[in-house]
Amino acid sequence: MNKKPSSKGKINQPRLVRGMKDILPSESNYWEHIRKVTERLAQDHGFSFAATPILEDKNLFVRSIGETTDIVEKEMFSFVDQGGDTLVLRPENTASIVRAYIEHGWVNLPQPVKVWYWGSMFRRERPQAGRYREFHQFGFETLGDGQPVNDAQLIMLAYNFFLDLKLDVSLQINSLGTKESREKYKKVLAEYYKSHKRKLCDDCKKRLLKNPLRLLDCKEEQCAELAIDAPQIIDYLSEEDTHHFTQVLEYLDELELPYSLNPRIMRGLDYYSRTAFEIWPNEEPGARQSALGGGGRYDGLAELLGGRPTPAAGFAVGIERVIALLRERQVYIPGPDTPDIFLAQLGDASRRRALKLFDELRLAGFTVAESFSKDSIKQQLEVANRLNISITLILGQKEIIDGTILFRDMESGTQEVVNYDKVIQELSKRIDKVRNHNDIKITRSENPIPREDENNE
RNA sequence: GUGGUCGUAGCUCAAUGGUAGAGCACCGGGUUGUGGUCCCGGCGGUUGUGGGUUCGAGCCCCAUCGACCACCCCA
Repeated sequence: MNKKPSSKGKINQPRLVRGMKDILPSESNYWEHIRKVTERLAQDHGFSFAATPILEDKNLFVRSIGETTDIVEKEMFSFVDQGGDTLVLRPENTASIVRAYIEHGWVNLPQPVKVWYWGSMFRRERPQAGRYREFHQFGFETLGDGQPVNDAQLIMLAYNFFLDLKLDVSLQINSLGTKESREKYKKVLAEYYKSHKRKLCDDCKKRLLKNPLRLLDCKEEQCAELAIDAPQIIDYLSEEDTHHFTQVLEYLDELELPYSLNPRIMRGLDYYSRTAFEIWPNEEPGARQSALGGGGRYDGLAELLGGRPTPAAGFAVGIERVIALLRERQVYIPGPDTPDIFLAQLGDASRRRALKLFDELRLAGFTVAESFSKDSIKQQLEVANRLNISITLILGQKEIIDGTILFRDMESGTQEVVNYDKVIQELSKRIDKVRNHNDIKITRSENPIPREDENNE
């Protein structure tokens, strides 16, 4: 073989780490739009922004999410740092928010404390489309108040988020009761399945021992049939839990917000109690079904983390999954505004002047595009054309000497000589400055998306 | 973590085991100060990586990495 390692070529070119993804400028309109919609919703509903560190003590999640959950058992990026601390890249944000609540004495603020967050989460799973090892979530949490109206407000907020994005989604809701009633239910469920053990698939036989709740959403035909007649958690709720759940549903009815009662919504994190919900895309039958967001009530979490009893509820939404759905459904997403004008320059003297003029125009309130590094007028007009700009200002040697500047109408191609000192005045005449600054208009759709709710199981 | 499909230019894709190509995009030119169409040119790949078989491998075999799909679970 005459292949020899060459000094040329991309040897050991650094590449993206498995499961990681670059967010490219070409998709920035999605990210910026979703962020704006979220900020607007937060403001409208009285939620303040909070950010917690990406790095946390491993113990925070072991105690909150639960030692035997998949997330904690095998999906956390975990390492011991130089100081000997066991740290993890956060797999979710709720536990951190509750930690912050306890640590900073938010109990002394007017209750409930309502915060929202936005950031990277990490789970070391096998990557797939819509499932990355680093992914982004935003979430809303209402802490310090156990009233069902909080649950309903959060659900309304989550639902409105998708309405604002023109995404047709379905709300799946369930009540998990308290830890005690859930334990009772688990036993009854396990009994039921034990009596049908022979019909279960191999996976389910394992689930029977480890986590009977998971038996309910097995997709094997035999198991799915068994699930239909399985006892439902609703029947094992305490009177208070039932009452709470009923009230939440009443609020949703009042809002005319469609939901499906889904006894299979269990959530993968141990800290949930009472209300649990997920948001699914409404797909044609057979299409893949992965949650866009989910949440619920977690009244016991603060105590697990050493705080005093603090009822709380919240939800999180997966941004990559939302973007994937927006793409798939080809939902129109507004891009950045077209700049008001393009500023073209020719020659060194005018280039110097142009940079200064750019700044003056910006201060006068115009958005200006340029291509300062290009020399030829031809190339600059090409850029202006590509940007779909209607007026180009041309400043060349001749104009510098004459104290003028050219106004070029890009549509007609006609040009006009304007006194340099009157640039801003002339521009104001031509450009309607009563622009609405690209504000997101939150429009509630008149008719909620019709759908048949209640699954008939 | 288990099983499956697939890796060729920035993107979309070609190339009966016999010299790696096209379109798009990007950069430049079509006489020195004028865009959208058109014409011409340029940049860009040791075919994901490493081995093996062969006179000869993008193509066949093995390994490895990665993406995707189905599980598992979830955002």
